[in-house]
Amino acid sequence: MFDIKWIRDNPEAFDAGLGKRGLAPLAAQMIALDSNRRAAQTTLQDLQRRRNEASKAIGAAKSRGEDAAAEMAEVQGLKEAFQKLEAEEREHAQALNTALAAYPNTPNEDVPEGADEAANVEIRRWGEKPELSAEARQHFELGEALGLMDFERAAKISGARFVVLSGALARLERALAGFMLDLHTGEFGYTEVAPPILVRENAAFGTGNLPKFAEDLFKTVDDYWLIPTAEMPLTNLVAGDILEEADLPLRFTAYTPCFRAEAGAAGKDTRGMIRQHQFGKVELVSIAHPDRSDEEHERMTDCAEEVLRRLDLHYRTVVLSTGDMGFSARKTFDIEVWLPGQDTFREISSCSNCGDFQARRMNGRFRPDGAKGTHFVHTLNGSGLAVGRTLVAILENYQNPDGSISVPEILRPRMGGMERIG
RNA sequence: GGAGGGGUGGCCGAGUGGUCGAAGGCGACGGUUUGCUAAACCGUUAUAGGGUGUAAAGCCCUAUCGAGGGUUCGAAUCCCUCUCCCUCCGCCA
Repeated sequence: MFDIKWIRDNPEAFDAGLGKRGLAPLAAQMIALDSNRRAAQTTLQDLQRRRNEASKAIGAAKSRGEDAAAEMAEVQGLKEAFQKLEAEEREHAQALNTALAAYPNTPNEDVPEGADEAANVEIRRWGEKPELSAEARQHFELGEALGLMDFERAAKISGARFVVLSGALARLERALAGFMLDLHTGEFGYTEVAPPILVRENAAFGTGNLPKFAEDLFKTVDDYWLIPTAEMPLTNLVAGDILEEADLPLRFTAYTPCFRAEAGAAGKDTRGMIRQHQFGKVELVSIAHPDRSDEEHERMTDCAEEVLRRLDLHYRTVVLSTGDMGFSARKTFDIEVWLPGQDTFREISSCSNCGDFQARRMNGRFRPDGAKGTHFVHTLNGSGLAVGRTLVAILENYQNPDGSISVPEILRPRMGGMERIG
């Protein structure tokens, strides 16, 4: 959601931002919609003032027991014009708001320009590829051989893109989630939240998933949306609020299931757990002061990376190019973990600074200390981490020649002391 | 699922068609008084939009009493829809 006043004052910057996203200029059109709206509003307000004055006069006359028929007739005469103007104003406002909500966020200055992921820029790399004595196997080969990962049974129950984990792998998933939550709450100051995972339309609008990306989401028969990420409920925690400056930043984390329709992903990552309709994720959300959101963004990304460092998993961090960023983001870091079985880096976390883009959609504000008025907060979200993909990474990186999996040191207490699966 | 009752400013709470953005209280802020504190007294105390203004301030206007429609010259007050909360009954992890 854009600020029409800002577009009015910075039309070139707005169009430049759209250009980086590969979109045509729109500032002139937006400004035209806005001046239509303002013209209609001014006319309407004039009429409203006349009506209010007359009605007050009528009230005053009646309370004195006088006749007010002339004024009543006059206002009644305005009625038709009134309804027409009201409808016009409403239409213009709606047209403008729809337009302001329809386009993706303006990328930050320092975001590399490019059409797609090929233009992403690696900014750091940590750790090393594991030395495997045998040919690296993919996670699903390992999991199925262990008899602890079952796609066929999942298909019987739910169809494609689901999995049944059992035994030590089911426990490993739980251990990972607990480890991540304890790290973020215990060491990084995040507050653990257990949010709803069915949300209403307005929450999905607030984060920018609706109206444009409805086909990516699941919806229940009674109009709830299943969350594709805990970003949705966590960010909407401050919807409609006016916070105190001293409250910022707010940091929330949650472990939730996430649901994605994966429309348009047909044929992609069909084997294994990489792309599922349902997966677990520990999410990080920060509600930040506008002056400190970039710094918070770096901090959040580091919190997510720390999970991989403690699990001793090789990864790299990239800045997404303008063509690869999501709708609401103005800058995004992806963290990609090394998967030996696939011989490639795969996204395991995506950390975005959305600036005031989502805050405007959900009307989340704060009051500066001692000052009058309010400002929109900045919202940030990041995976800390995608638990399913972390489990995949552990299987592939910690595999042994005999098909067993070593349990990472730091998870052993959570696995009842288990050192090896299988 | 059935029956009923509610949603008013930071909080509490009055207000069932007429100059109500809204009494009163509390809280907060500023000031006066006071040796200090307390008390007392005076004042201020929402959000958004539009207009005017180089800008800030100021001034003028409009909207907002859960949300959206409607009735009316006029709606916090009447009607409809939605939403949230509460009470009782039923069901239930």
